[in-house]
Amino acid sequence: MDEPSETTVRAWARLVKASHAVLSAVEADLKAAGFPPLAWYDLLLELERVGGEGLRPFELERRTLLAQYNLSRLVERLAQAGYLERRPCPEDGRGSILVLTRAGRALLRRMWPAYRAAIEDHVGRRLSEREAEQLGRLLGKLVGQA
Amino acid sequence: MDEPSETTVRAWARLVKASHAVLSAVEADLKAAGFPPLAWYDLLLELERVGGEGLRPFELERRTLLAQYNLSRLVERLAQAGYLERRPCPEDGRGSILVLTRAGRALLRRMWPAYRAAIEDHVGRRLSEREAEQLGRLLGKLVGQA
DNA sequence: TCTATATAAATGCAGTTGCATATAAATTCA
DNA sequence: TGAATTTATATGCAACTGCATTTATATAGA
Repeated sequence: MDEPSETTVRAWARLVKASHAVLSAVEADLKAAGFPPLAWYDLLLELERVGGEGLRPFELERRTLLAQYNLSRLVERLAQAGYLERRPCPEDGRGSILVLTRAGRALLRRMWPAYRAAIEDHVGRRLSEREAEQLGRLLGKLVGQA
Repeated sequence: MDEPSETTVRAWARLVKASHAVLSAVEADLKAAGFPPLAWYDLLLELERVGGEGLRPFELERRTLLAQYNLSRLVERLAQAGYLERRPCPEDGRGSILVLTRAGRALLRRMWPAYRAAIEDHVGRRLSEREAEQLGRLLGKLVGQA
């Protein structure tokens, strides 16, 4: 079966439009506040979540959905900017271990107020609590999350 | 008020992940079938919707949410590929009128089966009819529709 | 009418992405 | 063990994007 219903097509069309609109709006707010792009935050946040032990690039790749080459270069820029450190990996000579630096943690802390304001402005403000819950659940189904 | 609820933040996070995942998957399917990117389809579809009278670039800009320079270059590529025609605009010497060509219409027709299969595969298959309807409605609220 | 401003579209340049491939270490298996 | 394969990461190059600015025309105001 490869015939989406009218309803499915509309949901798809709105997913394209709405995600584009909301993402750009949040990106724009962050930039206007003088901060780096969302992708930087996302990657650093994953590193923060695992604490001091750090993560391998290929693990980050899965978590962030970034393409391998894309991640490789983002990591390069973040390391360049001093927000993360690349340590050699003792168990695997090919890889490295990425660890958040103090500056990286500080960036996350400084960005969050602007970021959360943008989220509230472009998402929270437009949905009731119940709707936000539904939206999260439905989007989760699209990527196989419960 | 700029404090999003936990629920809002989760909805946001899933919007980022799910839209990225689903968009890339659909793009990948189209490319695998030998077709140009989604953006080409979207733009040509807008032209088809208005029929023979065509659209001005600035009108397309609003409909597609593309940035001005971005649209300008996409139009250039599409004209280059023969999918649309740029006619001078009699009412406004600065602008042009973009009209779908026969080849453009043919591309839309050839792409649609692959496109709709991808939509069904990555969206329709994962949601009930009722859920798809809800998702469309909720996403619509994010961009001020309905 | 003539100048100032606003709007439509294009473009040079720098930064980013995608693709293909390279490099290098790990793993498999004959 | 050693050659073949797989996995982890990086990179050259071409295409694409964003930003700032340019070009051209239209509109507004003195």
